[in-house]
Amino acid sequence: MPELPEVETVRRGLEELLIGKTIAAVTVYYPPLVKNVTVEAFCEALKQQTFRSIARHGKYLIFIMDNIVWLSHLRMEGRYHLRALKERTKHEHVVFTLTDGECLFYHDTRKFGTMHLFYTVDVAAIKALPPLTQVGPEPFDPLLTGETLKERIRTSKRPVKGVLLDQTIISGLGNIYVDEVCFRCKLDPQTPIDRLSVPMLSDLIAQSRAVLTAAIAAGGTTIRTFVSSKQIHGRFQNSLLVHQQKLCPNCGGLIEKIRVAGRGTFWCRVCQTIPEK
DNA sequence: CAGTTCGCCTGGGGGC
DNA sequence: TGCCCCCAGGCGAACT
Repeated sequence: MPELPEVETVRRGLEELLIGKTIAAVTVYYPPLVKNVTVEAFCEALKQQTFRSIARHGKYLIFIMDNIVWLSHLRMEGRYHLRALKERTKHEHVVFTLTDGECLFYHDTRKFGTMHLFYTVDVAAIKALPPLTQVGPEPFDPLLTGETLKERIRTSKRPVKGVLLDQTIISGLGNIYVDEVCFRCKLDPQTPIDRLSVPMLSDLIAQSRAVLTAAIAAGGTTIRTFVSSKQIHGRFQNSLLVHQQKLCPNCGGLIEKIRVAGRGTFWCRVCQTIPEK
């Protein structure tokens, strides 16, 4: 379940492996994965294009080539592997053959991942088009503050967990890190967002930054299936305070699992509370 | 119109 | 051992 730290780990790995390399041919074995153009157009556009840089916006990877840009969202289980062998394994749905003979494979067991193509290298212009219009500021964005977050949520009474998962409001957090942020802020994840003062909203952003920064430094979190393109497991699962945990590191009580905003949610009902308004 | 549920997918685990 | 059912969850669409 790649969230921002896992996508950033993948981005860094791919940058090391791919910059300066050129695509000779592309084959897509699961067409619905390509979203905004036909599979034929996608494959044709990528031919003879060289990887110039790889960026990221929220959980989207942005591949900047000579005169096109393509996006890749890994959703739950998308991965990239670079190998010399051309043989495709069961869940490899896209094969990018490089001019040096190596192949880049896109592997996605559950086929949830997506790709988009744009006929420009103007990334600012692409961010003004779907799907990136749906991606709000990252917690690292200096323009995201307690005040501006308050403006974005306006009169909403959604649970704080639902707001933190909403990529249009704040991007990069997924189920694991949202549980960690709520724990660090000592907030019941079910707290209606309108119960939070501006300083509390600022704390949500500060803790989001802290958790994501630490997770990037650890190479992401490996729960279930995440492995980077260099086959390296993340290490942040060893630093999780509440997600998938049994005992609260603060009070020693039992961590409970409930459903909030449609997601499995880990929390400590003693240490995480709804603030008095 | 805001908030919730569904559907997309597959593999893994629990129950019997 | 094997089958069935449920669960995992990012995100857009459909629904209330």
